[in-house]
Amino acid sequence: MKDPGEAHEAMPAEPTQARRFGKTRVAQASALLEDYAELIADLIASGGEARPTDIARRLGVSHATAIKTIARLKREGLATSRPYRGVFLTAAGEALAARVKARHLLVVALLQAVGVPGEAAEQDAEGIEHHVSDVTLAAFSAFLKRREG
Amino acid sequence: MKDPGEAHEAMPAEPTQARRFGKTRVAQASALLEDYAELIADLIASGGEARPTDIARRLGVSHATAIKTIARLKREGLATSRPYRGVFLTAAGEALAARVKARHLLVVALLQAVGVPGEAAEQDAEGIEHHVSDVTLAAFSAFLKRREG
DNA sequence: CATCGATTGTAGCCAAGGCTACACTTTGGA
DNA sequence: TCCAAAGTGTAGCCTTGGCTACAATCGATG
Ligand SMILES: [Mn+2]
Ligand SMILES: [Mn+2]
Ligand SMILES: [Mn+2]
Ligand SMILES: [Mn+2]
Repeated sequence: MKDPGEAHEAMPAEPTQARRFGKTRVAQASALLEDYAELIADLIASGGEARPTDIARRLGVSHATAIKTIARLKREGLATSRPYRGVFLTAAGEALAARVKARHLLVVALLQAVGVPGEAAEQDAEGIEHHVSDVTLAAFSAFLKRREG
Repeated sequence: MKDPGEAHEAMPAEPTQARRFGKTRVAQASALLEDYAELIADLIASGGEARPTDIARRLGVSHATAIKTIARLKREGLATSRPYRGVFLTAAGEALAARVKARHLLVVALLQAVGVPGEAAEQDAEGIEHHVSDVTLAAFSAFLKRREG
């Protein structure tokens, strides 16, 4: 009588499905912050600084939009910035960026491993990555290890 | 001298990356409509009708939210409804629902095929599906065919 | 056939994430 | 040195997608 999870068909599907959709909504809410963190880390690593205009250009949005999102990053404790200086990541922001970058790479690798062509893999990974849970990520990693070495 | 896509490193990364992020934003914009269409088709198939309250319950949102999104579905020509009657899909809505359902199933199958446990596959697929392009979907299909039969 | 509970619809609020327009710094080149 | 272009910031607008509160309708049951 254990395992209330998978077993019988009798339980109403509603609560399970509602929970899934809810988690998807939550995941979506952090997607943009994740991309910003990853991108800011990237810009700093490659050029020493992350300027609002560079961020905006890379994301394909207006600089006003970028600045507003940077304000949200600051509100959430992920970044710091002072007027007319660049944007910097807090420790939390750097941790997020590192996690997100690793995940991004793994998702692209997994897609390519199952036969998705390069540019499609890069394109789709940009959205997919934000919905890959730790459990799924671990499975991806195991799959790649198993088949590549 | 062909293939301006992948080759050398020299081109600026900006426009490519901006295009990717832009496409991801576009994909995200249709995600909710896709889920509604799939769910409405499901409710009609299983119970004969799709009522706003049922839709809301399955999605885990308030009925007011569901009704507002149903209004958007109607605006976009995907559904019809008259006061106090259920919601119905137009031909376009049904086509979308069918496409989305097939894609959902394929994404779940692919995830499980690479070793993602059942519930994680179902959970993550709910978000991932909206970012899987036709090219990627074809690759998933080919991968599954190759390894299962 | 009246009424009460469930369903449906409406109004108004909020935050996120886009945008344009305009104002203010910064900074490099003449 | 100074001044114009580039970058930065602010204001105000829009849509989407959440919510609660309240009003209206429907329908089952006494
Ligand atoms: Mn991304
Ligand atoms: Mn990414
Ligand atoms: Mn979905
Ligand atoms: Mn789905």
